[in-house]
Amino acid sequence: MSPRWVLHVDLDQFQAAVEVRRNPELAGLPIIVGGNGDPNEPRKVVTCASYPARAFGVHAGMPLRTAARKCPDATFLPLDTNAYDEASEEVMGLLRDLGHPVEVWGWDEAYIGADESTDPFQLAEQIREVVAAGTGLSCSVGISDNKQRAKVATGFGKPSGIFSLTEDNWMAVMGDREVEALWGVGPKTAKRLAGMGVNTVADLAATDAQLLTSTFGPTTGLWILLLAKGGGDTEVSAQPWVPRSRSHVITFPEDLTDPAEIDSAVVKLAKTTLAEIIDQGRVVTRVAVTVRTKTFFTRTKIRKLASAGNNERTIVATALDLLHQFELDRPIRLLGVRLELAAPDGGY
DNA sequence: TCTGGGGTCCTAGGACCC
DNA sequence: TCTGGGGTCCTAGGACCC
Repeated sequence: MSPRWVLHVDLDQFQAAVEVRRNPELAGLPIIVGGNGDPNEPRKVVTCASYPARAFGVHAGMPLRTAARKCPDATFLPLDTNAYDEASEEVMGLLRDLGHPVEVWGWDEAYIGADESTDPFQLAEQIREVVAAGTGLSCSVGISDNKQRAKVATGFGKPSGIFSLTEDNWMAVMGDREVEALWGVGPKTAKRLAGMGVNTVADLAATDAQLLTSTFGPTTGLWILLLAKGGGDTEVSAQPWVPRSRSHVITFPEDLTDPAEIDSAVVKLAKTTLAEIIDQGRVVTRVAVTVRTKTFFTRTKIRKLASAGNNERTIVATALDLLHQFELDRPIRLLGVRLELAAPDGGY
């Protein structure tokens, strides 16, 4: 069932805001959350920068050392995933209490469905008030009738605002913007489209469906056309998300060259990941191992288990076997293990 | 001051079977 | 002997997102 209204709620500068909440003298200051909180640590990046830090050009994904150069006076803080989990749960609980279906999308985002009897602006105001009063956190809300359009709307509402994007104003607001403004169209697709003479959202919306499907495949071609026209997923599901996989990767502070160390790192990743999914009552179907060398060359090998299961020896042996399929003759920067999981009883 | 970590979904192509 | 398709399963890799 598709609700009449889809609202997208996005917490502003989430991790930084959680840090400010428990340390109010940081309010209004540049804060950079990431890694262990040591700005000189190599191979660690910014997870969240407060708006004052963003004014210095700092953004998520930037190496901490670069951020430290751009904004030396910032307060650098380590990631505290437990604190963010808790804060997120508080917010999602308050949203659910509003009585509409809530679909959680990660730590700091959620979609809310509402029927035609709801005034979406009133609901958006209410969301912002309830979250602020109950948690001290600020959020932005996008209003539309599908997820992708609501998500784009939120971007125009940030920070701490509300924006509505519907059939009525979609082309007026979005038509002249680059295709990358669409949620789901990234740099690669934008480049391929540019090669076809398609640069703006309006261009894409007017492109022949056949041309798009022959270039991008039947699903993707039609999907990006729908996005350009302002369409998207209309379902909002309150069912808890069931993960399809679980993974861990490590970028080593210094590249690994010793085969014994490389093996033991993979064993450790496999054991940790397996313990977590067993805890959640899940069962492994496939094991994947990722290797990234010093030169950033990255490859993954994956294998289906003869039968789904959680036997540690089998899974560790499979991971090691996959690892040994690589030519491990170069310094290793990153190793990763991903476990793909069987659908739980009753399906997803 | 090179380039984190955790995910999802789609497509291409080979192997194999009928 | 050669050849045609269709369908399914599997792995590799690409793309995108937070």
